[in-house]
Amino acid sequence: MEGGARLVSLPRTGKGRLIRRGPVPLYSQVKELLRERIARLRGGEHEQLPSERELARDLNISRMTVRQAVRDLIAEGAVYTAPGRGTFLATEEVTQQLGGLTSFSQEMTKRGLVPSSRLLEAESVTDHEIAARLRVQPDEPIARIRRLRLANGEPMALETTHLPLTLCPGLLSMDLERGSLYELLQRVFRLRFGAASQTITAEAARPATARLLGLTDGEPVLVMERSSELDNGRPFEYVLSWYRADRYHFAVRLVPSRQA
Amino acid sequence: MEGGARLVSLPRTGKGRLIRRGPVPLYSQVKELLRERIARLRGGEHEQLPSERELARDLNISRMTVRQAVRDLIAEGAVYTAPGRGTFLATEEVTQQLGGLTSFSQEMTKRGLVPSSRLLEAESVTDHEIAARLRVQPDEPIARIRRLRLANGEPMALETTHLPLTLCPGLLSMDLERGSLYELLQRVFRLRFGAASQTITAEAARPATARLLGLTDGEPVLVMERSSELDNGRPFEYVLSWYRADRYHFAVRLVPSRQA
DNA sequence: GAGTGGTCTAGACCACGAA
DNA sequence: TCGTGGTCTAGACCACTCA
Repeated sequence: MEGGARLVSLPRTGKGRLIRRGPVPLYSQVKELLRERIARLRGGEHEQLPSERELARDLNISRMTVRQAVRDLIAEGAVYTAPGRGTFLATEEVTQQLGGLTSFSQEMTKRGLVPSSRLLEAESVTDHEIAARLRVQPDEPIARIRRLRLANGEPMALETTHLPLTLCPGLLSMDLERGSLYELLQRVFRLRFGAASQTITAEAARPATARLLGLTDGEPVLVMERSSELDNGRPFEYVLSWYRADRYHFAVRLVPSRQA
Repeated sequence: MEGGARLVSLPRTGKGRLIRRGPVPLYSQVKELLRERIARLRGGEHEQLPSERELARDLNISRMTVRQAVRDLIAEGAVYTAPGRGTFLATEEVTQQLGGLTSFSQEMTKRGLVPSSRLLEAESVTDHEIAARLRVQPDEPIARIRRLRLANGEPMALETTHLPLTLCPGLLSMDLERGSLYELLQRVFRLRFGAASQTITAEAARPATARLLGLTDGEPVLVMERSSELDNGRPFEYVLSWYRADRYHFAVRLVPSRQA
């Protein structure tokens, strides 16, 4: 299958080094590889991926394996297919699938975008209204973290997160610009997430918000409010976010309530 | 492939009558068949589906085809798999809040508001893009219903609904201003609703929309797009709505993903 | 050891789009 | 006509579970 005197035939496709029989399935490696391509192609002339047959040939794998990768990327909203024409990058508008606690970082990465943050504020405050939402004492210290969230360096959202400091002592002095806050909470502070409630509405961007997001005053922004619980039902975060509506969509899948 | 003197070999599996080379893909028919099984199994002792190999054998199709059906059902949250054990019905309480298909009328009534509608248009049209979304032939007649939705006489939303007319013949000459369209579809046309996918974003109100909603040009409106299916998975409506963001917001409760 | 889902192969035919 | 994605086949090996 591989060895032998083949004319070099090296990475026609960027990085042809798939690992067979490893712990990571081939289709999963192909997905990763396609995400890199997507990131490179983004904004360029041809926002089209190589055909499935071409990928299969170049990577020396079966077309069905390539298809499994492509199917997943379609489901994640990263690409779309047009029968008879090919596979193309999805519009840059990000659609967040609501149906689990999705981290901004994960969401962007899935789309082939590079997430980053600009930390605007990280302080300990007391606020009895927020305290009530987090179900802690009114004078208990609360971490307030304001971040501008970017994708490929472009502003996507402005986010204010509130957490009871007792759940994550020392958080405010950690690096909050790199990586995912959720990842920190899970890994360092061993928090296990449960359910969350979100509401979504829209409003006209106020001057300060508009400036940060790169909009002009009054342009529509999506406003998301989220209250999240740990798996034991205790509230752990209250988040208020403003998303650029021209770059962000929310998606929900409604399962029918079942009755006989 | 089918004709000829084969020993009958009929429906071992309840309804084994898969149609080959028809317009409906085999895996799609298998999904439908599995949904029926799921409905029957629900609440019973063994909430487990037959193994993929067993289904493939009984239905006389390839296991990969069965798998495509199962994969889809996993993605839709209807079942889950446990390697080495089998395929099982998903827990019932995964049902997203915002329960089932929320009818505008029901929603308003729940909040103590009096819902009403002003019918703007009710016509039979053909539109191949909408037809594709509804998975009907491009030239099949489609009902297009545009309504202004009011609560206590105040404009709340502008709604354009598309339905395949074959599912609801005569609908366009019925009273669409009073009562709920969903109620009509269920009661008169005996449609049973299934899952739906919604996306939500925001945009600046265009002049015509703004006038109808009582806004000034450019004020933010929530844009909701919904595709709904019957309980057999067939699409039955495609709706595009514009909501006054100052009077409406969407709420979602996120249930943590289940495992083991 | 038998059965299960997860992955993978190397083909095939179809409908469709573009040239 | 040729290339594309969409579907389908009839196998295969793996890691895992359960008896």
